[in-house]
Amino acid sequence: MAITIRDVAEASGVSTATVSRALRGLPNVDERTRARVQRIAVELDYVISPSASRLASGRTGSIAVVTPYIARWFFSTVLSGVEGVLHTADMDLLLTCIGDHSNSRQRSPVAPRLRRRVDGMLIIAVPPADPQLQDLIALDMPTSMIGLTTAGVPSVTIDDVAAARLATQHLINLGHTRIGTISGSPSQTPFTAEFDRESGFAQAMSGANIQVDPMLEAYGHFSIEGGEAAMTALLTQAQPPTAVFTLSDEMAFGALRALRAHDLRPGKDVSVIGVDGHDMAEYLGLTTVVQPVVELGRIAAESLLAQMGEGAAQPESTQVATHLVVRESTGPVAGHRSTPSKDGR
Amino acid sequence: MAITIRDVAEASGVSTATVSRALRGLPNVDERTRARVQRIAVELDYVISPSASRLASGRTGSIAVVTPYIARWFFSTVLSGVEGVLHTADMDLLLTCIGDHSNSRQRSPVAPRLRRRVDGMLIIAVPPADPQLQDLIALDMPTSMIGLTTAGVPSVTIDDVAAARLATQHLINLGHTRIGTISGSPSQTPFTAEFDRESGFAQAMSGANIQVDPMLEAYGHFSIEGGEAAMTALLTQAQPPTAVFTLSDEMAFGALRALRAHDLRPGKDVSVIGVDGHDMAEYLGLTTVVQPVVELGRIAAESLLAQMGEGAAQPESTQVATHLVVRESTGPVAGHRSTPSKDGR
DNA sequence: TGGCGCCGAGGAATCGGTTCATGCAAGGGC
DNA sequence: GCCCTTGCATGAACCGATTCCTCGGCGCCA
Repeated sequence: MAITIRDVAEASGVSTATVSRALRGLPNVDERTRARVQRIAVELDYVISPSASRLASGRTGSIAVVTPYIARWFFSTVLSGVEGVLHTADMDLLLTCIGDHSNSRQRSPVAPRLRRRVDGMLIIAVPPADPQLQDLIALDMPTSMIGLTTAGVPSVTIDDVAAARLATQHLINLGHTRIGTISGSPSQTPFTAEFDRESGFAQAMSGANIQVDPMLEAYGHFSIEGGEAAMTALLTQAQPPTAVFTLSDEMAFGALRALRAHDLRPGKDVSVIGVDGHDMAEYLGLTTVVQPVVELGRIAAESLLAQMGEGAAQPESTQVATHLVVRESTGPVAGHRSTPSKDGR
Repeated sequence: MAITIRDVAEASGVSTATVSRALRGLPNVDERTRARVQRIAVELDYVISPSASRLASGRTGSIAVVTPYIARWFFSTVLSGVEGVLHTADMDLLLTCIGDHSNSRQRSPVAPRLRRRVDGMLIIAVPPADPQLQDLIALDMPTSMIGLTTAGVPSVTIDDVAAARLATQHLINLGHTRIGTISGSPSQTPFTAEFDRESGFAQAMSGANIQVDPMLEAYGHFSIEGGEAAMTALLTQAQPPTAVFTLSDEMAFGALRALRAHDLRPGKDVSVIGVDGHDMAEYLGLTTVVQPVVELGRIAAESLLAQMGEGAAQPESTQVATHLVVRESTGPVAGHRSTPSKDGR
């Protein structure tokens, strides 16, 4: 019923082989023939059958995006960057959400669903400990990871150590010495970023010869509520911190709320700095180290396409620059003259 | 190189036809035979070739999700609901972002990309005026729309009129009479919701015999910044409103910020109510009419699957209930005794 | 003028399933 | 005892492209 390549071939008086070559811009077709075939294809409203094309060629023209969350800011933002590139490259984007451990409903594992179905894979910040990750890697297809590094797989990330150092240094430059942290959780390490950001903090502190007080470490589980609880815990210390480095913006949001609840002014009484560059950070006046999230997705997608291309460019990992954006949530410690010149990377 | 159905057939001593039926759970296969085939398929690590299967059967097993935005709260949240259902149904989810008018870069139109490629379509809140929408509908495949209604196409929405009435009535019940609005924009009507929410507001107002003051109407373009500017404009009126109905939560966020900038207390000096149930609404203490966004996506996906199923269930449009969540951003007008009993649907 | 190489094009095998028409055997009704 | 139904299974014709191999013809060089 639908128009096939044979119809086009007959209508233009050539073979299907020629139609195929003509429409895909392959060589060995006379330009006049090509023009005629193209015109007739349009006239007949011919649309190639992807299934047939895929079966014959062995290429699917699709990329799978595997992500633990869809509706969270970081993930959806990365996704939009990815989509832009794949759309332009005329690739299908297959979205699959990897069932996260905390998810009660049993989701079928994603790796088997992807076999023979896509040409490549983009993996967004799956926790390295996720058992499904190994299965995905074992599929052994062109892959690029975002916000997650694994030996042998090209990835696109920020330098989390440097970002944390940058954030911490900002607080130090403002004269703070009692600096607290709000990190994820003491037991599990969900994301690669967590470990790196903690060590960046430690580096900056020891670089400034400031002792890290273990009492000033709280856990926010990367959520707003967690951040709020963590900040509340810090504030009820005997000697509360004058500044807090929060490992993510969302936890920082919670921290700001806790400050408000205690009638403390962010940036005046207590400084708070995050990492991420969340959309709402500007709205809430949060100082943060911004990572270019859309760019992360874009670069990863482009790197994946390059990896799949002819030359088979050697897969490379990329680190993207971050930058500090100072807003109202950080300020000099009482009685300190700020030295902003030391900020920046 | 890869294992094909023929390998499985030979290994189990049956024909490929039987293997096909056995593995897909079709009838006319002896249960013992089925078990043997299944076991051998697993042993050989056989994975069906989707391309071949699609070509032969004419079904693609994929659904396209068409959305104007990916990284925005409403859209990514709907998407997560959709993904859950499609994942469970073992359907591929093809994500395509429709180039929005404001987008400078030329995106290839999505309709042609979808032909012969998917079995159905989910369209999320594309502005009804978008020229691409007609092309999509013209594809004439099973479709379900979310947050958008078009004659002849089943859709899942909230009752925007009722939601707006509910919000407005809440303000009225609190004793407010000088009630302002922050809506999208005067010229274009981007989403179906906008028109409906405006008319719900008007209904509630006239139902309470309150004159709508055209001076108290401002435009926020559905963005935080727009909401902030709109509220600022309202506050600088000779007679500013005591309460403001904002057509979306994001604009309400901006409105709250404007209040803070003017040293006015939300819920005390000026009440603000939104519609959406945005994630951050709780954080910001915004009273709002909550729509179950994940549910919207889930229902639409299920309705689409039902539509594609055997019985060819007559496509139906669904309206999902909303509910009012009262937080700090609304309160009684000065000197009024609130009558909360009149709230609720 | 003969030979070589290249360009444009066609024939046909192939990709890996699905499904329809057909067939065989066993069981059940009369 | 015969015929008909029912259940299980097979063979083979598709589905609609891609691509390898082959081939004729033309231009160019020796």
